[in-house]
Amino acid sequence: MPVSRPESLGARVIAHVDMDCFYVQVEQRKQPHLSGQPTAVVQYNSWKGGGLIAVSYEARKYGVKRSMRGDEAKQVCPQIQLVKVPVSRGKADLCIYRNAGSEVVSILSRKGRCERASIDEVYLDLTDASEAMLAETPPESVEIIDEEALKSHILGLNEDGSNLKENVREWLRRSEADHRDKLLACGALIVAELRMQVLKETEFTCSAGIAHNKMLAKLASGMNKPAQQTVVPFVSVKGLLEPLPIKKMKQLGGKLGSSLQIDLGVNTVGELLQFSEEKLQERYGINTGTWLWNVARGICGEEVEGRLLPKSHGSGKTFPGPRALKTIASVEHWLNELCEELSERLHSDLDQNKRIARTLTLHARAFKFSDTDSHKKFPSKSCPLRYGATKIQEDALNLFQAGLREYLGSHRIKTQGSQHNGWGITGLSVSASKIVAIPSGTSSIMKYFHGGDQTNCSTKQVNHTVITEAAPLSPSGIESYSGLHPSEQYIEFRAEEMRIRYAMPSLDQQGSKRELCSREDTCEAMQSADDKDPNCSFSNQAQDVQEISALSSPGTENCLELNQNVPQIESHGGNKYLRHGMRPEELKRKNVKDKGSSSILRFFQSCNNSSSSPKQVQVRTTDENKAFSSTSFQSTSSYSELHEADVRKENLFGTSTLGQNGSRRDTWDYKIDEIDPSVVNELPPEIQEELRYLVRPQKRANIPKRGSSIAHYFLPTKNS
DNA sequence: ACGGCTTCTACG
DNA sequence: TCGTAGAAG
Repeated sequence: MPVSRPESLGARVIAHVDMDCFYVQVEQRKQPHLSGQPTAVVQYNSWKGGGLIAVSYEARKYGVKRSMRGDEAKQVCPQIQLVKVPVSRGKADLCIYRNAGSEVVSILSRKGRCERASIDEVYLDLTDASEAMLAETPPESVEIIDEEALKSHILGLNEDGSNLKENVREWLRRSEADHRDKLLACGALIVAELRMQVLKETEFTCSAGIAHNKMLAKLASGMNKPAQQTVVPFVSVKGLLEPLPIKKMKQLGGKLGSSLQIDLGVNTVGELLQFSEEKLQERYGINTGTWLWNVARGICGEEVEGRLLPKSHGSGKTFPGPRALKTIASVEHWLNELCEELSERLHSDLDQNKRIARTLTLHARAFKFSDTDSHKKFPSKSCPLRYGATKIQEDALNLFQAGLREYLGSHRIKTQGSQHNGWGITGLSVSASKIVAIPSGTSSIMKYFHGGDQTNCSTKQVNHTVITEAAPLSPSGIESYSGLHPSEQYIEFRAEEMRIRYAMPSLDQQGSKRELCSREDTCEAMQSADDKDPNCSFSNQAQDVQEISALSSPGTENCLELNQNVPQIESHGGNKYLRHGMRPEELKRKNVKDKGSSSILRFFQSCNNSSSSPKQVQVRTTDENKAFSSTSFQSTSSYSELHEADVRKENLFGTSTLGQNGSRRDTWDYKIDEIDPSVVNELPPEIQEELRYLVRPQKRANIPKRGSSIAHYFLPTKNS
């Protein structure tokens, strides 16, 4: 549930940018003849024309609504153009929309901290940019105000509906305005410019709200659509909220909002004002209560997070009613499809953003009749994520079976022959979370601290590289996906080779091939898999998953204890991990569990890759920006250049034979002994774990805790 | 027995 | 920590 955050001291300028019927625009750009036509994007055309997920404004005039069926839409608007969502592996594939969203983010993130709130929504903190504009070129000093800015809606202005543009111009340039209004005026100009830029570079229109906090900005962005912007001056807040139906507020559109209506008789935000904070806390708990009290007053201290990339990736599908999956074989089939998609996206993320996900989670929905507790939820299960489609598939199936046993519970279901006995899977999804950035070449960063080339330091450039989103540069974005399979096979291949070459006991091949459970297509098979076979006795503990699926042999567990007392500090974006509670003790525990078998290979492979695709634009999140700016670290090198330098000059393995693209495969002979242990300590825990099999056990000095400077993370590193 | 699919946040 | 629920688009 929502939770309140303290408001910051000075007035902020926050914008919320919302793409107009985004999926439709994406399709219209792809097929220009659709532009200006009543259009809707529909998914699963098979049944009743499929379900609408986006509707153009032309079509809305005819009463076409989202949540209509394609057939219904045709009835109310016979000329409507219905465009199908791409399907791959038998399910909707949203990647073209995700990629289009990235294009937009890469533009919007140019003027300030930027948070990607959804596939088509972004929050911006324009406080600094607005303050700067006010100091340098305040609107009152500017003769010609941009046309797009003049089309702004200023809440509280023009209430008689007359003299619009002149009033707006006057409001924006008002010299007697208070500081807050002037800031918002600057924000409006900046947003207008950004929106024009988005239109110019992507052909997409968007709407925006400009206000002093996220809640109000979000509210405003939806007030004048499409392709318009709305400003919420401080003095208009009360008047805006008072008559506003409670359900219009973000977070109050569901049960909480209903409870306010039903239990408290509150129908508008204004009516919420009567309730004391204590009263609300009493009813809804301390956090939600305070949050509600603040909502009523338009107070929201939530920060713009500064995150351009998603925190997780998921792939799922529902199998409604009669289509429910009734056999393990069919579940396995669909899990394989879902995992393939997930794996592709993970590899894409790794390639483009140098991030790895560490947790795999399986969700399922199931029904079960002929039972008292048939409404029981199918439990979700998670385990450490191992890269590679087949590994993910394998792990996902194991998670599913663990969940299924728990779901079916103690009660023994009688099985008749090969007939299933009354259960069905109505939804499956797999997701990858706990995504962390791979350190971008610790030692090359070191170089910058130790007399890096100062001529390279240019703020302009930093903004450009650091904030630039990894936009899929081709509009379709598909190519980058399709290119992934070879790379994946390559990695798998290398993984096998490593096992052989170093004969690592923990990476025994047999383990991966072991059949975990019967894959028979019957419920019996699932039953028998239940308690008998120790290999299949899954609990919800991650370790158990590991024991079965992570290729470990008994002796290897001890190795993991080696770094028990070693605080794990991440060099890259370290402040983020600390802030989010990844304290050393916890990391230590995690390390014991997180031992993927191939992430290290992937990591090094990705180092190589970074120099191989010059078109790639890298992303750096604001967390990382903070880290760098806190030590006034500046560089003209792009992220990938840093990488490249690292690989070329200071190759972790000392072979340094990395040539141009083609010769790369031949340079994979690591000289294990030359791995600098202190560098190892700065890798993500998961990768560290794998390195420990290769590197001699090494005592390591404690790295200072969170020092004032990020330099602390780098300085202890030996610059071999 | 469904709108389908994703992502995020808060809570215990 | 993990697993669940709610919310949104």
